[in-house]
Amino acid sequence: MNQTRRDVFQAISDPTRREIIHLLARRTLNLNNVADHFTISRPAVAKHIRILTECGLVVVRTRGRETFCEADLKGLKQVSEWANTYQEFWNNKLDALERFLDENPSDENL
Amino acid sequence: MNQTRRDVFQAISDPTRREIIHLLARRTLNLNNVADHFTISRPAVAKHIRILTECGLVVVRTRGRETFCEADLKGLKQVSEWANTYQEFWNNKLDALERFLDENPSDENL
DNA sequence: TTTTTTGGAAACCGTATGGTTTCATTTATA
DNA sequence: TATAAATGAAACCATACGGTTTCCAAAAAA
Repeated sequence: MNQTRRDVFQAISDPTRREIIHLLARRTLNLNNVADHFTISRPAVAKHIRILTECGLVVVRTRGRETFCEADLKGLKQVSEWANTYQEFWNNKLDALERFLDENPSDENL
Repeated sequence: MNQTRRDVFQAISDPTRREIIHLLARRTLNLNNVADHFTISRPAVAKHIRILTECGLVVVRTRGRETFCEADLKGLKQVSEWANTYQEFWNNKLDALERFLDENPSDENL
């Protein structure tokens, strides 16, 4: 749970974290409210939320004794754009690969 | 390197694997050709490729002594669609959250 | 002012991950 | 046929990951 190379792709790789994202997208919740939706322990949920905050997908705001967790999913744009780079692979149009090669001549987006 | 719950989200969480995807999207390569693009060892690359095949993003075809690795990125559609579910968060239109809530009443896509 | 509620933090634990080196095997090539 | 190329497979390693339980502190409520 150290500060490793924490990026959005790694953050969304865990199904529990995707569920948390889904939850917080509807409304802000405090930690216990989030944990109530899962069978795992509260500290485990807290760790997931920390990972989500480390890459900016969740913002935490403390008021009194409560920690409110709010979704800020702008970071998912990067994921969408990355995946869409390869859209030619699932639109089964002809000469899709050719168009892809034309549009991507060198080595940009990893 | 066991057969765990290997899904697309986990497969693309590693930057080396995303680079391999980028590489194979342009053209099919054999294992050594792929490994030549990296500083890590050939067995390490082979393991990454196995993970990519386990979720269908890469297809392997053996001819003679060579193992050709071909990208099959239809599986990334799932990623794109998932991220796009939260598109309202990065299109700064008004009442985006309201629309989101209307369009997603219950608990579908994790 | 006790007593809850809420959550942070620490210490663990088993397993997965990402990497290595070494060796064996199969297929081409000289 | 002897040698080189391409890869699979195994053994190993350090660390990250996802989880737990326990304990402590602060804030709110009785």
